[in-house]
Amino acid sequence: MVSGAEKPPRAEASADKREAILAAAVELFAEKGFHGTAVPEIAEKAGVGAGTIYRYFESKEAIVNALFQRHKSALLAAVVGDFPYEAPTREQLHHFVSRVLSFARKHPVAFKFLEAHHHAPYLDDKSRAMEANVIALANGFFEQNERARVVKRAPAGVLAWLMWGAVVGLLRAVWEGRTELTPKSEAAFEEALWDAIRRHPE
Amino acid sequence: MVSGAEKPPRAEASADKREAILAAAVELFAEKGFHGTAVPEIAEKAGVGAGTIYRYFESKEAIVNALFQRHKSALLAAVVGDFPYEAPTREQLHHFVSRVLSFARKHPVAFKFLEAHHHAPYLDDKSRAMEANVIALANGFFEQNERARVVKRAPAGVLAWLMWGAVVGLLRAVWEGRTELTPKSEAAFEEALWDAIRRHPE
Amino acid sequence: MVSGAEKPPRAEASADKREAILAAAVELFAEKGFHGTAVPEIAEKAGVGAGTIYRYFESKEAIVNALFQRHKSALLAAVVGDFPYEAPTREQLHHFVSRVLSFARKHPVAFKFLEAHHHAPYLDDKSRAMEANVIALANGFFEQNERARVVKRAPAGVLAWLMWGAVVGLLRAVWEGRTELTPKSEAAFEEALWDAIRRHPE
Amino acid sequence: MVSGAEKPPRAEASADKREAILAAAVELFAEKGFHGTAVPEIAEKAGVGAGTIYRYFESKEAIVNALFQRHKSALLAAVVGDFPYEAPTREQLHHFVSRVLSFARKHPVAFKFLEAHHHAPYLDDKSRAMEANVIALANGFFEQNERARVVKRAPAGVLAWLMWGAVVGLLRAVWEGRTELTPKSEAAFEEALWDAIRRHPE
DNA sequence: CATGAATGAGTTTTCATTCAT
DNA sequence: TATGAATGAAAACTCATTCAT
Repeated sequence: MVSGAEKPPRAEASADKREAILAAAVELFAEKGFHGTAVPEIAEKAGVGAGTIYRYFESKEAIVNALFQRHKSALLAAVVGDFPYEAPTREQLHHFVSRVLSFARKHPVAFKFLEAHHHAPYLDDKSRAMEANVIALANGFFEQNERARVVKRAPAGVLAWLMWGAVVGLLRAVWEGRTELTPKSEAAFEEALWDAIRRHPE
Repeated sequence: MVSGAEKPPRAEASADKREAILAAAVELFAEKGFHGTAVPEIAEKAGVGAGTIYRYFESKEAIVNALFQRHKSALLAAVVGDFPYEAPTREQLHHFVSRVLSFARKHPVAFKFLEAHHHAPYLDDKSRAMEANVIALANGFFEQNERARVVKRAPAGVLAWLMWGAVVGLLRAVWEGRTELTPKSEAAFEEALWDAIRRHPE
Repeated sequence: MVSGAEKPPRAEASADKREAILAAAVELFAEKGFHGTAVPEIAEKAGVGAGTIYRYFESKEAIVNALFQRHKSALLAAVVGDFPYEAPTREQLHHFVSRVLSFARKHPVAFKFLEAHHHAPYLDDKSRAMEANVIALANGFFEQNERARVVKRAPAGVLAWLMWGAVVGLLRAVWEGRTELTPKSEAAFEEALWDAIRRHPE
Repeated sequence: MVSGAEKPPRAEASADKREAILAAAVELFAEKGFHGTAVPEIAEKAGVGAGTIYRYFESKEAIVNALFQRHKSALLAAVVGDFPYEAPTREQLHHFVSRVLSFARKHPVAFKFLEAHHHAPYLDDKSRAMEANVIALANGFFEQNERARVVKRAPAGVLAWLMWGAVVGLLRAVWEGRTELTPKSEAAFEEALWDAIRRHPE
């Protein structure tokens, strides 16, 4: 962009505040859950007044949903962006795994937040729709590759969920300090996953 | 009744109430989380007075912990009970997967509860210790089979967490109605998991 | 008394329970106050069921009042019983002081209880009337002795309240471990009190 | 207003509320005791919302302690302030008695509160320390004057406690409407007290 | 008679949200 | 626009009292 900062300074300060609130909120939501986090707590961590939060968000629920949508689409973008549609399946898997793990490494709080809140009753329709989108994508990947006889034939979704679950399971273990995520273990993980989904020669 | 009652009737009624409270609590905790569930809500669902809860449990936290310990050990028992230690690894995997899935089918709320609360700050030392136990078990399984050159060589825990994550991922998908759990899909899932962990011939 | 124990044994056991409840209650009321004491707490200390208390007393308030009346009249009896009406005033004072202190030594909890509850809103009319009676007595003593020009002339009640307050103050200090009650200090106290009330020669 | 306001208006309003809460609380605590007073009751009397109380005080106990410390030090200041250390003992007694009675006349609720709560289990260390300070003072007064052969020789504390008890006893009687506190009765009381403690010529 | 389990009203305390400044 | 003091509704928990056994 050529422009830069033509926006009135107020608007910038304003955006800063909104960001501060969101940043404080993900951290707290990820750590203590939605109901376990008090709004004034978010305000304090964000360095703003409690009332200020309500100038930027209608309610506590609005914050969760804003966060969910933002980070879900960021995650999606990280995975889908420059996805090597033309590359061999193995490479596509590599892309997927390494992008997700990289995202989780760079934004652990965001990832934790997404995992902890992925099916919460306070998510609104838009958030729910985004959740569905990601899944549709993964399923598309498998359906396509199944037809190409590269991955196993399996009832709809089974392999996709296995894969996604495996990734989340590994990350959880890492966060809880139960294992480490080295290049070596990442490679081993990816290889195992590849064996899980690919069609093996008879 | 002529006899038959092994316990004094008081004790039975009392146990019934305790059970009713626990049953109501798992459901609510699984659905809405710990902080999202109010004690009077539990009481109403259990069909007892709000004060009654505190005759059976010291606090709300005591309920979560009682539930965690109870269901964690039930799950452990379901998996470990008559584990075919002498059978081939492939069969052991079958035992593991089918037992976990069977447990999850029979006690979906319990399983969901365990998953949602597995690392919560309000769990006490005993609960935490039980969590650790299960993990130690799974790792033992892999270490042993790795040495036997049946499963892949991989940094500690990676395969175990992949496997557990895959199972949880699949179940989550089922609960959210995103896929079904038929014998067919279960078999496919198991086979994929086997491919993931076994050492493939060159 | 000739009779002895013709009452049915049930009645005796019954009386025992009533006594146990009252004994437990004074202690707790003296230590933690009326509102600070829970009825089930009294029951446990008395070794009876919580419900049993309500077979003997209509309510928690009924217990306080029963206690107040019982111990107030016991204290009154201790002081008034064989009061040396004909003896010199100095000796009467000695009787008064030594009887009160002796009562407080033998029944410290009862005395504390009386002091702590002497003007509480949950006392009923009968209890209040008893409070008044004791005071009337003390005033009578002073009025009579004042006329005899043995004690000072002072507006109604002043000397009586000084005396009673002094006794209570001393006892409080003793209970709180701030001073000791030896024969020596008792004698000194009594002498000081005598100097306080007696009419000194010009 | 042109100026004059030393504090920002917010701070003033805030202080007002804190004061209102404290004022409501002393009255209720003095009348009905700590456990007999509900927090919302304090709030209503103070004209604030129930939740507001917790913006100013951590807990109900914090209120009692704030009150105890405030009024205890006020009482102490009233007695110790410009104490005539060089004056004859008789005059010192006059100072003490008239200051205490004057304080009690001006702040009857505060005095009642102090008397009713002077040894309560919910008082914190600071409150307890203040209680001890006052006593040390009184004892110092007597020890010094005893050595000067002006007051009687008596075991430690006896005269101090007699004196303090007498004052409290008199005041209680006044509050309960059992006697009046006229200049005449005050003088008589003081004279009697003087006779009680002074060393009489043989 | 005696019990103690059961309870709902009441306790202290927290918190999402509002609003005067 | 930003604040944070204020609040009442609701949370967790306690307790005087009842009542089935």
